Amino acid sequence: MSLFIYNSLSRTKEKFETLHPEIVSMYVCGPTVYGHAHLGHAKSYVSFDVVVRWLRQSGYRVKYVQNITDVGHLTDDADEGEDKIIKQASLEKTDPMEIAQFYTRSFYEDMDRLEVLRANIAPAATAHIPEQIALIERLVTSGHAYEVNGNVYFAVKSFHGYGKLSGRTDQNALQSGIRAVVRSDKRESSDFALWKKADEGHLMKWNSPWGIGYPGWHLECSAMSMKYLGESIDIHGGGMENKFPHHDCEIAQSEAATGKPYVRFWMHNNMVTINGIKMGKSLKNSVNLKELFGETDPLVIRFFILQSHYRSQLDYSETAIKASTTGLEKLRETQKRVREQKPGTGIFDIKPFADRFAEAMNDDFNTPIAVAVLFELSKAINTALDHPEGISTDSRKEAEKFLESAGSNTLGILNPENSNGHGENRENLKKLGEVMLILLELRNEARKNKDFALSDRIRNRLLDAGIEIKDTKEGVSWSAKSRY
RNA sequence: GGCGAAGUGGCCGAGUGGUCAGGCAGAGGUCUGCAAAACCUUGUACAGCGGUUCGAGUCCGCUCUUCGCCUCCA
Repeated sequence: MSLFIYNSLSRTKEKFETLHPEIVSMYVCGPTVYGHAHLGHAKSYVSFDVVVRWLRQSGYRVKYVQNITDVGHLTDDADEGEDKIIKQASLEKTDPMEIAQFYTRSFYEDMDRLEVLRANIAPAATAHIPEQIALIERLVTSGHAYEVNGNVYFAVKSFHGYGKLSGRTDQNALQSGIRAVVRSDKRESSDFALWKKADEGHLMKWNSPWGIGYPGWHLECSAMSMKYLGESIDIHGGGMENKFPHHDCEIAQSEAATGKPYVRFWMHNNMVTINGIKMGKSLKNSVNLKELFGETDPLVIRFFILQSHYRSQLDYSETAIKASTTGLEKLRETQKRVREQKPGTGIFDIKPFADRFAEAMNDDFNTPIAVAVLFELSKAINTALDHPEGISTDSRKEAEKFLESAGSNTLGILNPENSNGHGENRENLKKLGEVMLILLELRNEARKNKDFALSDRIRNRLLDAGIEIKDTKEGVSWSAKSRY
């Protein structure tokens, strides 16, 4: 079964083939660290996390690079504008480096809770100034870039095919869309900055052949991607809003410098909307992850994200999150039942489900269908377990293995160690188990004596404490619900 | 204005021509001391109007609406 990936460049699904056998070089645009991560970040990085996980499950060795942007992106692309990190630093009355470090840590905290695996390399833009300068020099030497008054610009006209990713190939048409004419040293207004001269008071600046300044905002990705993955890479991912100008500029500056195709597969994930409107920091409607985690299990968020396709918009609402909470709970219950069930004799064939799951993932990472397969499996397993024959130990192991592989390893929504866990340490869980045995024993005695007032009281008090009791045919089972 | 997406049942959300997505919510039922869970049953959905076709959410055209990008943005 081959993997097909939708390539934004060709706008079709293409059979995925790597540059080098069995190795995937993958670069994903990372966050600009000047604020806490929001749901949009979650969608992006969860989506690409699943891509990486599935590629690895498929046998590839994935070298995954995701940058941390800790400098440079201006609040606008004209010659005016402020560096967002510096702006935040002055707001918080501290220096830019502290801002960058603080929000980098915050970002990883949130991603860890979402079970997003760390990239192999997470290069920071400020740690790669020499590489960026070297790339600019290459472009100046080859005539693709020019220096004016300490600024260096990329000459868009010198690169045939500028705008091929976004479809914005007609630069004249582009001009008409520009709202204000900006005074600039650029030869053409579509030229973009590779290096900017720093003003006196500018806090983040470096020495360069063109004087003291700082890198332009498209440059770091090209420089770092080339450094760690080579001049041509297999996959470059990012948010759709970055297609233009960011990714088109990356293509231009990279391909002009190397003469080689920069990226084989461009992958773009879609936006999170809230009431149909894009969620964004500048729009002040973003849902902060740390706040969200206060009331919602992070894995529910992950599950919610994976219930839609990465190329579709995802509309956030409390009712949608609630539906996901219930849905994920159902899958967790099934996993728990499979683990704890008593051996039966029935044969349960997992293969059709595993095949359909793989088929969905191989079709451009269609996680909504993959999730649907898990739900169908859940129903089939529950039906089989409800049947007097039950499921044989061998079949049970197969099912458990598949749930582990699909639900935990690939999608990362089911907890591999225990479905009650949610991160508590094992020692406490063990003690809790012992306490529960005592309580359940007392409750059973009460039930035997038809003292239902007492047995219900135990059940209700436990529920208040976040522990749910179920009286099944096989006895009493309990589970610690998500405390949300 | 230019470039690009999209409109699916109460809600979320798949589906590139011919049985069925799936989840949540709702209704009825089985089981249970009662719950919960699980299972069973239950929904004339595809923005509108034309067209192609034996057959169209699925292809084509037009109309309406929404959203993204063209300024930092996952």
